[in-house]
Parts: sequence; C-alpha cells; structure tokens
Amino acid sequence: MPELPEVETVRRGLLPAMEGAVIERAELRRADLRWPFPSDMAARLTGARVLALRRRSKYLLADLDRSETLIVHLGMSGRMTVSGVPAPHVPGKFHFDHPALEKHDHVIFHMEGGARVTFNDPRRFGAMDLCATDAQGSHKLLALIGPEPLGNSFNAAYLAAQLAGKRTPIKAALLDQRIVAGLGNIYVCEALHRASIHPARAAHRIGAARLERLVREIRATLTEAIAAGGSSLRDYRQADGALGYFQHGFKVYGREAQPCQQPGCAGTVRRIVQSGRSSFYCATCQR
DNA sequence: CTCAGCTCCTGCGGGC
DNA sequence: TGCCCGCAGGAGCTGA
Repeated sequence: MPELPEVETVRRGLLPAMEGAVIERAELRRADLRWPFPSDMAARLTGARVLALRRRSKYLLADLDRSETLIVHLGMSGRMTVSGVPAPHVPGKFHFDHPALEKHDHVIFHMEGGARVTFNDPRRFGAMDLCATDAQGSHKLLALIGPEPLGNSFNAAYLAAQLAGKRTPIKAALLDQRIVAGLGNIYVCEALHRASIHPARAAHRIGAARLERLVREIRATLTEAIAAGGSSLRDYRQADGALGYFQHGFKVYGREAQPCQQPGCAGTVRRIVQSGRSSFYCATCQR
C-alpha cells in the first residue's frame, strides 16, 4: 500500500511501539522477500534498541544502537501493523493480546513491553536489509534517490534542471525516484491533474510557471494525503493498525469514465497505459 | 547515457 | 461453482 504518504503514516503508527524500545526478538518466518535477508539478520536485530524510526522516500529506516540501520521497503503490498493493546497509564507498555498469525506474515518484531510489529507482504516485492548507520547514504537502495518532495531542495528550479532535455513523458519522469523521491502511480496522476498537465507531455516542454505550479501541487497532494492517512490510522489503530489506501478521495486515479472533478471542467476521466502502467487524466483540462 | 519492456509474486474481480 | 484473464500501490535489470 505504499507511496510516500502511506509509508509516513505507517511510520507514525509504529512510533509508539518501536521508537526507544528494544527488539526482544526478531522472528523471521522466511529467509527472503524480494532478496535474501542478511544471513545473520535475526541475530543483529535481537536485543537492539531502536533509537529513531525515520522515513526516506518510500523506505522506513530504524536506527539501532550498535550503529546499524534497518532498511525496510513495503513493495506493492507490504504492511506493518502493531498489535498488543497499550496498558492504561503506562506509556510504552503493552498488554499481550495478539491475533493469530496470518498468511504472509513474514517478519515479526517482538518488542520490549509486549507490543508486536508484524510485516505482512503477499506479493513479496518488499525488502529488508541492514547497513552501518554512517554508510546508509551509500547503500545501493538509497544512494541514487532524489530529494524529498516536501523538503526545500525540491523546487521549480531544481525540477527544471532535471527535466531539461528529457523527452520522456512527465508521468515517467515523476515516477523516476532519482528525480524526486517517494512518488508513485497514484499521486503522480493526482498531482498532474491538479496542475493541469497532461501525463504524456514531454518533460522538457513544460514552462517555468507550470513547473512552479506542479511543485506546489505535488506538495499539496502529499501533505493532504498524509493528513488523511494520519486521521484514518488514529481511528483504526486500536483494531489492527491497517490503513485503507483507497479511503483517500482521489480525483482521477481509478475513476475512468467518471466526470472530471476540476471546478468548471466538463471533461471525463480517461485511462491510458504509459510504460505498462495506468495513467488517469482528463483530456479537457490537462494539456 | 537513456528508455521501454520484462520480471519478481499473490490476490481479486469480472466474464463465461 | 470453477476457470481463465487482466490488472494491481514498486522498481531493478536487461538489451536495444
């Protein structure tokens, strides 16, 4: 379920159970996801304290004492959920009250205090790895990732420089994690719609003013999705922590043949396939 | 160097 | 009820 807003929502949901707590035991129920785990991963996690739980792009990063960082990617279908009901009046203390294991529960973090964090991923496109905290910047999975879209270094001037000379469709350029971090198929469709840019437009043929608007709309789209995810998670966490991806009100994604939601536009949402993936857009207001 | 296409894997919904 | 098909939020890799 994961683009940047969902990963950020997961991170915030995991904080109370994980940050500052010791992993009493890491239970690996298989030896790989997309790639094999480090052969000694369970031992390196067991007994480690999580000093901080961060996010970079679509990756969750748990900095451990021992100067190592756990890198987690949720792939297409990965979830991380907390179980164990918080004890009343005791922050960080959980009652042992856990549901039975489910299919595709691949990794379980048994946390100090009684909480459990379960990684479930049917399609197994997710990943976990460990690296030295001070070398994470050069980790193969993280080294080439572009700026965070909600950070200061992502702006119209930067984007213009990246897109200069690129004849590839803007849709593909925004999905390229080297250009900007954390965007996926849904939020690229939504941001392009809000910015009135056609997904097939050549990346280098977007003027400065429209790039300003695109940057603004990317930020707004993500910020609003994080706010919506956060509220959904708060409501749901007592149950099992899952967040309904499609609770967000998308304007074009998955809405083929429905009316365009842009104020004053009478167009209809269309679906095309670009580099093998669906793009939803309105041909009337997106140019 | 860039870029499109293929690939990993499971589940779900629709049509017959 | 069951079977087959297409499609799904990611992204690394290959080969042109």
